[in-house]
Amino acid sequence: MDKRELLLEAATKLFVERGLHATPTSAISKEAGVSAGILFHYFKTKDDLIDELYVSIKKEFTATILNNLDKINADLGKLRLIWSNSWNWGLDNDLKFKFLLQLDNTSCSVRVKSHPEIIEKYELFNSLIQQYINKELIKNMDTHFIMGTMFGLITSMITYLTQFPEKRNDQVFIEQAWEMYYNYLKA
Amino acid sequence: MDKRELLLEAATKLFVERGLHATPTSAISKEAGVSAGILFHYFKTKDDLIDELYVSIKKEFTATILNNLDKINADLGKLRLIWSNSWNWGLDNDLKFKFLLQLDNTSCSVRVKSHPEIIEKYELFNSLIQQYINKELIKNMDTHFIMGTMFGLITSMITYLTQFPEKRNDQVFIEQAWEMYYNYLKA
DNA sequence: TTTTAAATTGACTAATCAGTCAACAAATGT
DNA sequence: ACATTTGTTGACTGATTAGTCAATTTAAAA
Repeated sequence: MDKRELLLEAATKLFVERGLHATPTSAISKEAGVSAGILFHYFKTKDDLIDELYVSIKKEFTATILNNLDKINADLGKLRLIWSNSWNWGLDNDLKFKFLLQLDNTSCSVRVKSHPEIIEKYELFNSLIQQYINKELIKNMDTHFIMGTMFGLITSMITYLTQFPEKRNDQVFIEQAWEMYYNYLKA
Repeated sequence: MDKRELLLEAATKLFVERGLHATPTSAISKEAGVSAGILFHYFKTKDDLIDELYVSIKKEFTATILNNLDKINADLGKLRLIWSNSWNWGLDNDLKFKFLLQLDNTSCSVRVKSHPEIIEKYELFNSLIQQYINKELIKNMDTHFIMGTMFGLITSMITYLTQFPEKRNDQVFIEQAWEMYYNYLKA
């Protein structure tokens, strides 16, 4: 079993449950079932672990939301797939999602919020939005505003569905949520 | 000068800059210019200080967003005032807003996320949304979903305007943002 | 097999933390 | 004036923390 991976998993769980600084490295290694010292073999410092965890999860998320996008032709269908990919990942990866939320709303401790690979996906997504604006499928607003509020909407939807999980299979609800979402974006 | 207030202000600043657990009580009292011991005279524990700070700021916010609501008759005007009150408060109270964000996205350390006075305002706001739904000014969806996503949208708008402050005085931008916001909500 | 390198352990340390407390100061009441 | 409460201090403590390191095991290479 890969102890590095065990440590990252344990860290995710404890960081979400107790918070970053309330989680001693000793608790992480204990939860992972490994010795205290090995953590510093794989990660130079605790902050390094946090950074690497953040980047790896963010990469997983940004990769996931573009999943199967090529299998759909219709522009609106693609937009909807990104939308559903996003909140589905959030619900299927509760701990990871909460960890991202926690770090994104913290100024401390994360030096690497702009890892090159993340920036790259970000730019890609940005240009995608621009294309939609050019096609007049999305309102002509600053793409940064569009992107930020798009994910703000998705984030609150995930938070809501975490609280009311039964709604996830409510087709009427999902359809209405999508309707509202696209009403927000459309030109 | 009220030392209790000095402590709360210093705590807000340091919590936002460094994070909750990375801020020792000694740093708070130092920043406030008071002795280390006095913190525990006004607050039983560090967690108590955090809780009281959270509740007081949340109360300030919930009170502010309903400001001047009685001075407007039109339903849509009221909705828009709540909208602008919200993001204006967020921009005018940067540290406090970021502190709320940080705590709302943390599972740890806050036992009092449901203070009676906050719940009360929350219920009030909930019934307001229900009224708007009944008047068919807002789409007929679960009020919790509406409320959550409304503030998700406002939060991301504040985050955006913090990054691009010049847009705050851009009338065209604000008008378009409102348009999108109401397109999202309307029946 | 032998040698070398990498992984793993857990006891250890220096630093830091939340919270205490005895002493003193300021304000308040009588 | 005196007594009593309340506010304030900062040195102190027991507990906890991130990170180290010498020793041991495991794996790989020769």
